[in-house]
Amino acid sequence: MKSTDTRTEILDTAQELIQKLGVNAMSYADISEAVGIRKASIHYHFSTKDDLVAALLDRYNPDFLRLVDAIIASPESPETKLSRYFALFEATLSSGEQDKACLCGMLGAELKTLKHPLAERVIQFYQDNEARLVKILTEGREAGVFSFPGDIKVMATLIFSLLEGGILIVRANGGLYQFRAIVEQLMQLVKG
Amino acid sequence: MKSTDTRTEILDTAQELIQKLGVNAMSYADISEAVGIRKASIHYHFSTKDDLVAALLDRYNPDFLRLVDAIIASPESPETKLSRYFALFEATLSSGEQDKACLCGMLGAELKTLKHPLAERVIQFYQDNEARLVKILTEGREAGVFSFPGDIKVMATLIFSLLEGGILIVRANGGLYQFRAIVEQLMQLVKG
DNA sequence: GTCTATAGCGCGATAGAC
DNA sequence: GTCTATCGCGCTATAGAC
Repeated sequence: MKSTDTRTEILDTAQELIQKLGVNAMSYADISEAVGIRKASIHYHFSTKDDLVAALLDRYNPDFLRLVDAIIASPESPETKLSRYFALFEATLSSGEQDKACLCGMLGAELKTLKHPLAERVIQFYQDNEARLVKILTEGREAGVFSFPGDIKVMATLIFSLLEGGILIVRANGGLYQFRAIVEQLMQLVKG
Repeated sequence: MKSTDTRTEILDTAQELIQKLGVNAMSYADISEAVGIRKASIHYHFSTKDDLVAALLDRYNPDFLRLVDAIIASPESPETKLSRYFALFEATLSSGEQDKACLCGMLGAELKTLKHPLAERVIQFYQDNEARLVKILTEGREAGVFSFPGDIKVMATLIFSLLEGGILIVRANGGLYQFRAIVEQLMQLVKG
């Protein structure tokens, strides 16, 4: 068994730091210390910081969306699917030792400081998620298990904004416990 | 008529920059350029960056909460009060030329990079807002115009998280237009 | 109260030995 | 592929003239 390669360790560390502190507060020095490698060595794997963040998004976003697609493709009920979608965000928040936001949620807050190729990846992630939420909500409404007023697309945006945004906000107070409570409440609202 | 003093111009500029870019991306050089003053002169008014941000919060938070309290004390219906509360966030987003997040929403995302006296101000702002939302929600439920399942306190947290978090997220796509849509949807959900 | 000048540090990034 | 060494820049902050 080969141990995790350095490139992956750098990505993992960088991701955790961004989810905790944001891109602008994350530095090569931080990664260097955590991985046990010198700053210069990081540049061998990712020549610029933007390259590193791009690689991070090109790993994170497809991984996340693959999980979502697996949920959608499953034979579960719409309610269970939505619940499992919510659980992906809970898992993000509670993974590791400290509260971590979604990578793209954090980058969204800092969006105006990102160069275009990076910002576009974040924007695309939002759109991809909302499109998948529309699928789940449509299925649930047609099956009669979801009952909420208004447009499905708007509801998808509302749900996604609450999950992405809420995960950032609850870190200031109740953390995972509080997040679970609002997610449960959200489910009640969707069911009507 | 005395023109706005320098101290206030610095505060205004710094606030706008933080709402747009975040604390960690905002610099004395940015303020210097926008105000038309040299970096060193800013230090005369605010000796450290933390002092500046603290002064910002000590102005912003009471100002915002005063607006909220005026809404609560008004003779309007609970629905109108809640709608006017939502409008405070819409106003933040749409003020100025570019989308601006709530000052404390942005600082919440970057919370783990803030020193304690600053972080505590942000946390307190969240608690103060949620307490006021509880008042409005309680009044509306007792009057029979709000009808939502679950705990009022959790609902207050849900609403506040959606407003603070949503304002950060919608900037990546539909901006003010999208924010208005989800806020309107939220109102429908509260009314049941 | 604002200026010039500069200190001191941390950052991302590069060169070149091993 | 990782190292040492260093560059150049932007940052916060300070000293002292005006």
